[in-house]
Amino acid sequence: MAPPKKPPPPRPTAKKATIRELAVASGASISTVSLVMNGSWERYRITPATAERVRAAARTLGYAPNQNARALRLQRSSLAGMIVPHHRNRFFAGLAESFESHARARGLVPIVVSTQRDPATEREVAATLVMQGVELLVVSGVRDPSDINRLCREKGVRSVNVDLPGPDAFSVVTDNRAGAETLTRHLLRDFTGDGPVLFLGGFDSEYATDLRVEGFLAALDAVGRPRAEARILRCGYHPAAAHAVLDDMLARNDFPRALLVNSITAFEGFATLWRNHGDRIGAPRIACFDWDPFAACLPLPTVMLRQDVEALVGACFDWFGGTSDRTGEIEIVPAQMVLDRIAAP
Amino acid sequence: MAPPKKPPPPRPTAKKATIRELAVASGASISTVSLVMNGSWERYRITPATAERVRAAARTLGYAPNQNARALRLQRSSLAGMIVPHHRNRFFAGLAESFESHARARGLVPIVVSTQRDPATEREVAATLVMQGVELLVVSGVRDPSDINRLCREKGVRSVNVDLPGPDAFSVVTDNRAGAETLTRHLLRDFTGDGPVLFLGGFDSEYATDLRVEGFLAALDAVGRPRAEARILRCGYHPAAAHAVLDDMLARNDFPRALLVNSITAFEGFATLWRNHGDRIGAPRIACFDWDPFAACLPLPTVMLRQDVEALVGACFDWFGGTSDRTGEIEIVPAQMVLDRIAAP
DNA sequence: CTGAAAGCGCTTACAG
DNA sequence: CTGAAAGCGCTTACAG
Repeated sequence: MAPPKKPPPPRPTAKKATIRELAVASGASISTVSLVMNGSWERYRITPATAERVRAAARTLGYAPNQNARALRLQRSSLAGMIVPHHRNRFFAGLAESFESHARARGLVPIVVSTQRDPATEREVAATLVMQGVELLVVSGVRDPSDINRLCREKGVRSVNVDLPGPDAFSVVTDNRAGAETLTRHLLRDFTGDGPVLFLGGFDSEYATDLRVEGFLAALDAVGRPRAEARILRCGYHPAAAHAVLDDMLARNDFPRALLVNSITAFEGFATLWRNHGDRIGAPRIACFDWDPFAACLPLPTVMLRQDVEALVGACFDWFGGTSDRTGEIEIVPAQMVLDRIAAP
Repeated sequence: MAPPKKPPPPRPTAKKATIRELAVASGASISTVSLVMNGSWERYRITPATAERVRAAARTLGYAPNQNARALRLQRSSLAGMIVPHHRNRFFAGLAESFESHARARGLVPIVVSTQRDPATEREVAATLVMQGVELLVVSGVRDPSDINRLCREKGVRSVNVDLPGPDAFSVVTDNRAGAETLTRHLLRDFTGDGPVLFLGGFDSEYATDLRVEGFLAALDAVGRPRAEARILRCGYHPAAAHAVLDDMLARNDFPRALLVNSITAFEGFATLWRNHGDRIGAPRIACFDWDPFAACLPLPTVMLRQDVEALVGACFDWFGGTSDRTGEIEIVPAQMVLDRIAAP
């Protein structure tokens, strides 16, 4: 918990102007300066001339209020935090950028931190953000949000989960079941191929994966294919793991003609295998529960699902702006489909 | 500059423990508590028993020091900021993650903010980060870093540029010239095709692009192809712009058999065109000054350059940890090549 | 309309 | 070994 001891950084030559210097420079009192800088000077009937004098002095001094002092005094930091596992795919990159723009629109400074899906890092980062006094913490891509949600609640920080729901906070998630079902329907539209239809990736007893499998199976039912045709291989999300599973099927001449890949990282494993053994793999139909512009350019009949990051983050801020607690509630947001530019009707 | 007026957020029920409450709970004085929590209690010869009593109380209270108060008192925030244009490609995503881990290793809280390549946003974000009191600002992917570097200098904040150098701070960049030359040599190894060799993307009079064009031309010289064969089309970085240029060449039956694409975003324009007109485009050799795992999986003879984000960020922190100013100096970091898994020898 | 004053939570020389 | 005290820069009711 104690920060590592470090030598003080080399003294910077320049210094920040304080409100006191600005008061001296503008000939106004400290209170007047504060009032002017905060825009509430009209309420206090300060002369426009005085206000302008203060603002001019602020410009020439390059005055910017010390946010630490302000936060300490106001007990309000103007900081909004977000936890993501990483930035390496479009989903989380999009979540982060959407979060930043929403936060700024509300006058909050966005702080996005990645935690590499490591629970220890997740907890530490959450604790750090709470110490920094964030007013809101959006949690995505962690193993289990409950620890973090509870930590926040104890410290009076509002937290909300995205992507993975939890019982200890309000949560916003993509419609995993319907998304997977629609995706699978597209995958199997007019598909007359033989053999198993593969669902690849994710973990056992994992909220999103379970729902996606449900949707996958429902789509099989809907198009009149027996569930016995379904092969569900929950190999996790790592590219190498997906690669290994598929490589194995290829070696056994058992490569599926249609597959739904349960994340862009698992898709990466497929793409690598296909790049090296395209001749033996041919051109299976492929669907992915995630979207990436390059993945969409592989010359295969592809359909991808794109989560609506804007709507997901929007729902978080709507909740933040509202007054109801909604702990344990889950708001479900529909996804968008990205259909193949060649194969789609 | 004044924050938009907003209603105060719903009052949280829980509250953070303060040092005063911890003092009462542990039966020690405020000073003692502070000393213990900061790890400097041994220097003050506080009894281990007392220290442990304080720590135990801290655990049960869930005490975490208010970083705003600490920062205000110490005039040191423990915050490190980074500006990136966005997180949507591997280069910036990698820079951000590398930055986060280096910052944490030094006991700093990383704050990465994206600015969408908008100069107004860039300035605003930089000003905000300075107000928050960051001890270091790493600037990447902006149009012109000088404004930001100067702002930082005025406020006594140390700033360093990555990717794009500037005269007003220390800068760390990839070896653009050598990278482009090596990339082009790979592109043209044993290449006997006819027609122009294309350099696509970037802007006129842009630091990185100019150097990359130099390297590109040098490689042509080296492999004994006349410079007249070079076609240099600086269409910017937008996928749509690259797409338009290439579409045009395709319409005129003038599509190059070998091309170096000057960024992954421009490559996206190529990939989209190729996806839709692969039959007419065939399989040109392609090189890209950037790397993406999916782009590398297109079934084309491809060579990609991967900037060494770890080394780039490492150099920034080495500078930060050091004492010399180095304003205007440029440190050049070699890039890595990602060779095609099929076509490379 | 303006100024003096208290206090946000913390750190650290200093006096005991 | 511990406590009282000053002060970081700011905001805001309050007295003038």
